[in-house]
Amino acid sequence: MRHPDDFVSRVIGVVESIPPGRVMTYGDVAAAIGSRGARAVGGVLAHYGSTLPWWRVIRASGHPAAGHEAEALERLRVEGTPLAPSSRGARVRLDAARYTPE
DNA sequence: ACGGTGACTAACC
DNA sequence: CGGTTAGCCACCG
Repeated sequence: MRHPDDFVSRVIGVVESIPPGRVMTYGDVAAAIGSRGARAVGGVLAHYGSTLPWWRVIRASGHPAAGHEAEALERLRVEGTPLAPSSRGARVRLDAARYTPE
């Protein structure tokens, strides 16, 4: 069990708020909860990701989570996320799909 | 308390 | 565009 406003719970809350077809970078999620720990956000997703829309959290480069590119791109494509061709298959058009929680 | 560890990032080359 | 490097941060043993 965890306290409602600890790091993990905050990250989970933000990730759950990302609408289909939109994305946030690890850094965006961290910033949204007043942190700069992009890596720490990755750590939370690595552990609790299975219960969350983890594919909507991508790297600042527009590429999906390291080690999960294939499945993430598939899911992103299904929900109509703006993608652009890239050397490594495809990457998200951050300028069009980036989401900022209010 | 401390050091190692990552689903990270910006800056350089 | 690809490889390297130094920061960054929460978590765990």
